[in-house]
Amino acid sequence: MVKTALKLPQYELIKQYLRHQIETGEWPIGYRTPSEPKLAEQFSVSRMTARRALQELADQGLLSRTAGSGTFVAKPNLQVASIEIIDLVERARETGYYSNRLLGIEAVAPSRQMTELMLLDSKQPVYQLNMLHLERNCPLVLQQLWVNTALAPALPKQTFKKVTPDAYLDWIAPSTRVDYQLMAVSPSPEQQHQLTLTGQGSSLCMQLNRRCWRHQQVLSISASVIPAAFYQLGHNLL
Amino acid sequence: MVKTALKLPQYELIKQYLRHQIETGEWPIGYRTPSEPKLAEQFSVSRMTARRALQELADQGLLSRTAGSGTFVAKPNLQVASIEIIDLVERARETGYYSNRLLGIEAVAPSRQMTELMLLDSKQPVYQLNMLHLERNCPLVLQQLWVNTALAPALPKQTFKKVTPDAYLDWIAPSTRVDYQLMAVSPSPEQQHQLTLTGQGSSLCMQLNRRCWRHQQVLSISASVIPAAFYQLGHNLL
DNA sequence: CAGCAATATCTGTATATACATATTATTTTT
DNA sequence: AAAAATAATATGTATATACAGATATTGCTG
Repeated sequence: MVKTALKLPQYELIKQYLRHQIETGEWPIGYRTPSEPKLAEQFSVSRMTARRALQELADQGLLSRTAGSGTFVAKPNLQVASIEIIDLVERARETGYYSNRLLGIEAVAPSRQMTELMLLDSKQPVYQLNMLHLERNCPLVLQQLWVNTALAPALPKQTFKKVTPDAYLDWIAPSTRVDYQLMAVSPSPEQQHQLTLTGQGSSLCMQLNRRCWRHQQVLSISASVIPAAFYQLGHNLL
Repeated sequence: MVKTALKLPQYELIKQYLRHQIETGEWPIGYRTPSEPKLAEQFSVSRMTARRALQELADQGLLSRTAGSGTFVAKPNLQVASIEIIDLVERARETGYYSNRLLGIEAVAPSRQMTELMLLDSKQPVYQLNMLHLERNCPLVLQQLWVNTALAPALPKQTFKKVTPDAYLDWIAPSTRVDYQLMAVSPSPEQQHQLTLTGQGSSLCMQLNRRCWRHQQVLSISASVIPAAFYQLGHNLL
């Protein structure tokens, strides 16, 4: 079966035209585009079809519209950063050389700071979990994880030999939003020992903090310490 | 003037209802929502109005729709990471204690790697610019910048005393997209000298690489080395 | 019971229309 | 000339309708 040139809907054709005018600079930033009725006449379509093209590009941030005034080419205002957070653990699991060591898991009373971070109102306990992830028996990530007991009550029943805590949580309660924070740190002596880091130059780590949300609630907080040599946020650049 | 409770459009009310069903877990992932005609009947609106509610939530990733089959509660598939890249230089400029030193600017032939990164087809030169940004006369960021000469021909005419290169580029050609890459590095002896870093523990830096796009073209590539103490990606977490 | 055809359902595209409301331009009035 | 009323224009919301195309279900047939 040969895939023939597919017929695009009319609103897509209009979108292409609008995008072209913007990307070539024919319509500079602030330029007032044709109005819905005029676009409709130009392309011999109804106003609602022309409207759809304008609306979708506006939703996408390319245009900006104000009732009564018109539609204008928007300044690409807040830079839409594309960042890819590489999940080292997930990548290692795919290669098949992954293993881990559960260093500890217990239900504890959260610190005041943790109570604020996780938006816990009562004196509800949290699961605190320490785990070392390895690739080819080489320490890769030292992770500290706090989990909302209300959202994952059965967490301590898991062994995490085959499924990581993150994968388990993603299974029972997928995140709807994630906040990240990243910084360079010098690991503590204990962390250096757990990561079997020796000496000077190698003691350079990244710490990746992560907060996973499930709608209005905080599901988990994670702090991962990773030897800098392993970590790179994004790739192929420089 | 007292702001009275504003009257929401009907499609917004339907969206609220749908969101509520999803967020409370009443409708689990994979649940089939009422169809457009049924929703329309439930809320006594036309099909097009009910459709708008479903469509907008689908655009937002909350629902997933397939023609002929129906509308389903989507798994919050690819985690939408919210990361804030703090512009240290911009922040310093706002405080008023900002200054900089232009270490060099010249038009050079790009390396093969740079040609690939910037998608340059010909042997067109690029502007290469080295700059040290300071706050209260204290080295903050050591930036190396490559700029597409075709998109900013007048760049070398600038002095950058009042306007940084980044601000100038944003002025003449705002980016439509930005890629970031972040890693922990140990600065070279030369970089340590330029950042006036002394001794052991302080020689811990973050390197933030950035590629700015203007539609299909690459506008600039930037590599900034920042003492780790100054940098934190995001805040308020841990 | 398996395979196929007919049918019902659902989303996707498109039009024509109506009215509301915000903004801008024009005209009239003071 | 300044201020106020008016008109024209633009987007926002909503409905009713029509048909196309994709998918699932039902019923029929061998």
